[in-house]
Parts: sequence; C-alpha cells; structure tokens
Amino acid sequence: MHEKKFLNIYNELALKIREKTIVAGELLPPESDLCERYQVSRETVRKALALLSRNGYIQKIQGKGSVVLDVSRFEFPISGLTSFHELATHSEEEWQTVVNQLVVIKPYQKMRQVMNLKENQNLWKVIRSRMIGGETVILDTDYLVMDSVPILTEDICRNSIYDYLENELHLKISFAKKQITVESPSEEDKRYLTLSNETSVVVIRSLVYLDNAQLFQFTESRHRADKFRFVDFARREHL
Amino acid sequence: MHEKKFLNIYNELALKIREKTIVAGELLPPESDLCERYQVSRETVRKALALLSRNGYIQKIQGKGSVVLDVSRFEFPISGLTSFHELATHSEEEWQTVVNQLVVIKPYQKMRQVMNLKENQNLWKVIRSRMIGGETVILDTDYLVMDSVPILTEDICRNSIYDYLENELHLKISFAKKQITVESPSEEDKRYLTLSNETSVVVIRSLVYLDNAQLFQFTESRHRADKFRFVDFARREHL
DNA sequence: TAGTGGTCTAGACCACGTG
DNA sequence: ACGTGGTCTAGACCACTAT
Repeated sequence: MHEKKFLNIYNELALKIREKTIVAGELLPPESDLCERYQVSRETVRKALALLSRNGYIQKIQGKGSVVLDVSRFEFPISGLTSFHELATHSEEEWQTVVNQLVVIKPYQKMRQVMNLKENQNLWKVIRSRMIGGETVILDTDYLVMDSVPILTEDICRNSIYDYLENELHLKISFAKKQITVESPSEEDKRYLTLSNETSVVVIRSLVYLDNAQLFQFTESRHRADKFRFVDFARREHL
Repeated sequence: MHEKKFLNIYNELALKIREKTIVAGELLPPESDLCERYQVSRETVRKALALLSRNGYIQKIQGKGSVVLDVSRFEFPISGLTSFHELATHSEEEWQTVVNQLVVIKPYQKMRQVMNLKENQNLWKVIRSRMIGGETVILDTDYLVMDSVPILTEDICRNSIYDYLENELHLKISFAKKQITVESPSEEDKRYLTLSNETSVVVIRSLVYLDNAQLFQFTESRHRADKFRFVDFARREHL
C-alpha cells in the first residue's frame, strides 16, 4: 500500500527544523539528494517540500535551493483548525476545563438558518469555561448536530470533544469557516469569564464541516481580550 | 514555455464557482473529464483541484467526486497577505488614504532586533490613516528597509506601496509572519483614529519577507475594534 | 463491478542563480 | 556551463463509493 511517503519526509524534515538540527538560514539538501536518501521520486519529495513551504518552514528559491526559515517566533498557532485541548496539552501552563452546561436543544429559527438544519434535527449545546491560574479566560459554546454525535457526556466535554469525535466515533473533521470580531461582553461573559477591567471580548465563530462536506458543529469561542493572541504565517498568492 | 496550466484551470473553475455557474452542492466533472477538456495530464488537473480545495472552493471526496462548497459567506478575507489597497478596490465602499508622515529613520535598538538589521541600515517610516465616511478606522505604520526600497514618495504611499514595490521595483513579496492582539488605544491612536466609545484597538503586526527570504518590512496596523472583522477558511491537517 | 479520487513513478524540458 | 527548483506528462496501482 502506498502510504503517504511524502508525509513521512515532511514530518522528518519539519522536526529537524523545529529542533534546529537543521539551522535557519541554511539550505536543505537539493531535491535530487532527498530523492536518493528517501528512495522516492522527485514529485514525492516536492510534495513534502511544498507542505514545508506552506507551513512556514522553508522558502524555495529557484536555482538556489530551499532556505530554512526561523520557525521559532510563531509557535502556538491559534490559526488553522485545532482544538483547545490540543493547544493546552502542548502548552507549558496548566489549563483546566469546566463544563457549565450540557443539554439537548431544539434549534431556534436563527440557528436553523445559520446551520442549515432540517426541521427535526436536534443539537447538543455545550458551554465550557477554559481556566488558567484560577481565572476563566475563554468561554466556549458548542452546538453539535445530534445526527452526527448521538451520545455526549460531561466527561467527554471536560476532556476533549474532538478527541472523542475522531478517535471514538471516527468522524473526520475536515474544514471550518471562521470569523473573528471584537465585541462588548455579554451577560454570559460577565457571568462566566473573569473580567477585570476588560471592556472587550474577542469572539471566534466557526462553522465546522466533516469529510463529506456536511456541517456538524457551530462554535462560539469568547476570549478575554488581554489573553487573546493569534499568530499566523501567510504566503502571498499570485493567482 | 510551460506556463502554469494548472493556474488557468484553477482560475476558470474558481470564477465559475464564485459566479455560481457551478452551484454549491453539485459535483465538479471528474478529473478524467477535466483532463480531456483542458488537454492536460491528470497531475496538472489535480494541482488545480488541490488549490481549489485549499482555498475553500471544493471538498474532494474519494470515490465520489469534488463537491462545490458555498463560497459566498467569506468574501473579504483579511486573511492571507493582501494589501489594504487591494481590499479597498474590491470593496463597495469609498475608502481614502491619508499620509500622516513619511520620513527616513535610523532604527532604534529594539527595532533593529525585531527586524534583524545591520548597523547601517536605515528605514522608511510611513504613517497612514485609512478613512471611510469621514472616519479614520485604521492606522497603519510601516517600516521599510531602504536597501530594498531606495525611493518612496507621498504619492506612492497615498496610492499603494505594494503596487509600487511589485510593479515598479519588481520586488517579489512572498510571505509574512503575522500576530493579532487587542490593546488599549495608544496616544497615536487617540490622535489619528476616530474613536467613539471604543476602548480597544485591534493590532496586527507583520514581518514581511521577499522572495529570497529577506525581511524588508515591519507593519503595525491598528484597527478600531468595532470595524474589525477577520474571516478565514481553515483545513484540519492530519500530519 | 465500474467509476471516482489518492499516491507514486520515471522521465522530460524549462527558468533561474552561481561560478 | 552546471546545478538548482518549476512545470508537465503518461502510466501504474490502490482505496473508496456507488450500483
């Protein structure tokens, strides 16, 4: 079975760059060398390098080679599609999740429109506080389509919903449309978030889709503004 | 000359999807059909489809086909690496840029560190107000390395620096590291931005690099919080 | 079983940067 | 001139979905 050789190459090189086994500013071995070393065709090597380039590990320069970039300044990407649990476990700090609410609801009119739901589709509603050092700095509200997620427990919510969905239910979470705005704190924010002098809350609203392009989740993640930070690597597209 | 057939295919299909010539929910023609229609090999078609997928136009489903996604909900991406001028000209509304300051500076200690500059490298400093309906809602401060940009005029800054860099100087802007935070208004914000009750400003700091992986720009873009909106399409990476 | 996308290959030719 | 990456090709085999 052809099993994603290009990913192995990507991961191996990405690790070496992160761990500075390959130093920023240096050149990667030429593609022909990598072909030999990994015993693969050139297109396969190039797939791996394209991924490294997209994710900010290298800059390819025609006629010269692949320059390794300094990747240290943007660890901790809230960019992309990553669950809180995955971020927290890679973090130095001690995070804690508190489940405030876990109920089944009939979606009201507006929610049905936003999520494009049928009449009889019910939703899980989960409200969770993300705490650090005794303070609640993130308040997450998730709505999950019950057709896709028939069973959900407080225990799962305290641990990681995404882990449960992917490893237990074998759902394939695929993509999301996200929107970030800054708003005044709502009543719920005032109730759950530890707001000091903060007068603003950063709100990330996401529509999350499965593998088969089916919507299964709407999330509203509300961050205390002073604890919010979004880091991103962007390439200029010449289309 | 092999001149990016896959980009032509990408652009043609992307346009059809944006203009709803191909409707969301439908399937794209199979790859084999596209090979015939465009008279290209399958890998070339697949490069175009991979781009469409990355940019949120389609979802590929193995054994089934490429489902067209609803692309309407996220026009106006501040995501990626796009200049204000490019956004403004695609907008319905009437934007205006005012150049508040255009000077050459010797970078102070901290700036030299952040931008990793040599002792003798000077910078252009440009401060610009972005106005809409008589209100200044964005305040941009750019620092440009003079080695890369020897000449800069108020006229260029009022129009579009990026346009000048790419089309006149033929610099190839390639990638950026960006960071978004929410902060209290600074003295300069209070002077230039039209702040009503706003107590927060969204700050986007970017390090921008050329083609050859050389840093040439640092930008601080400060947005009135109520006018800020960031829209993004993200794929979950299974690496 | 037929048709779709997913991965890989071996080879070709072109464009760019360096010596 | 040489070595590098950039693009494209024609073909192979596998995995998944539909019927």
